[in-house]
Amino acid sequence: MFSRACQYGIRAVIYICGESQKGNKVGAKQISEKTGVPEPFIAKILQDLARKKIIGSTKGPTGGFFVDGRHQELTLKQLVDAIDGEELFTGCSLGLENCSEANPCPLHGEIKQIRLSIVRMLTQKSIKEFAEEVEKGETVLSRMIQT
Amino acid sequence: MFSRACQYGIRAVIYICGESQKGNKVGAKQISEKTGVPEPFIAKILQDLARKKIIGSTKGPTGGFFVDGRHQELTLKQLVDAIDGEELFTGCSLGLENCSEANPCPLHGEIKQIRLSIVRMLTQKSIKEFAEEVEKGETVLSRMIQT
DNA sequence: ATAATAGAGGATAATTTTATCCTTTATGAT
DNA sequence: ATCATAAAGGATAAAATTATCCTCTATTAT
Repeated sequence: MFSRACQYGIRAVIYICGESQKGNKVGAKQISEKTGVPEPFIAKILQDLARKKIIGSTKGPTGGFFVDGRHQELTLKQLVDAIDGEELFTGCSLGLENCSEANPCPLHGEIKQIRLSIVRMLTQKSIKEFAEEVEKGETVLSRMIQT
Repeated sequence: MFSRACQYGIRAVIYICGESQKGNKVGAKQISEKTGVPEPFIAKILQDLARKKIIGSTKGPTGGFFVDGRHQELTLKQLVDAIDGEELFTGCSLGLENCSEANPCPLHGEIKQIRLSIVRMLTQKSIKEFAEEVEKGETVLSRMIQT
């Protein structure tokens, strides 16, 4: 469903958002530790997101990644779009180039509903809300038993 | 959502099923032409499916791929399982190894419903029914304007 | 029996995705 | 001003996926 880069990106940005709520910027190393994502890989992904202004970043000591007012009501949908593109939401699920209402693939009718559900999942909560759930311990971002 | 191999496989098997209803076996070349899938690639995928007894195949003149009584109520779910594995249906959508009810990832609750919808889409109709829709011209398996 | 046909199987390429490393640049602490 | 820190950027490597090709084997038509 999501590429690995996208899975990593989602976990990382939810974590960053949680820390940002507490006023902390976080570095790639810390993100890697807390989300179980390989450090150089997440660094690349976040570099990309920062370039696209999906998240913020600053260099130097006390620097790191963050999400602030400018990215306030950021949703996972925007994140997925930025990392994986819109293929999941707009492309034909069977790979037909010209699949459409007039020319539907066998799954065309059904997949529409599923896509709506996916979009709903990715937009009904802001990333901030997802981060709050993690803070409350209701959900987790990495394998447990980490200090 | 589905790998390219899986998209190709679904299109090919629906086509094969339609021809099988008419009593025809079809070769990789014909399948390639009718579904717009690269011939050597679909040959590999189908070879695999035949080995797994998802479809049938015979060699030699008048040979080819087919689905018969033994694969009668074959569903797309079985096909997807065979080609892409069950990751889509059972793995954590954010890639957490130990995601569970007790230890849920942020999307855990929502993704369950979506998976059910996907499974429903892939099981509520048999492949034979999908093939009938194609025969009726209600749905298509490749870009249009093919003789 | 022989020849032609078509899948099986194995080897190999090409491309994309995943992952890592190293140098440069910006920034904050001192 | 200097130094340490951390992201940016570019190069590279490894692995997986996608795609192709060639030989072998089974089968059918003649």
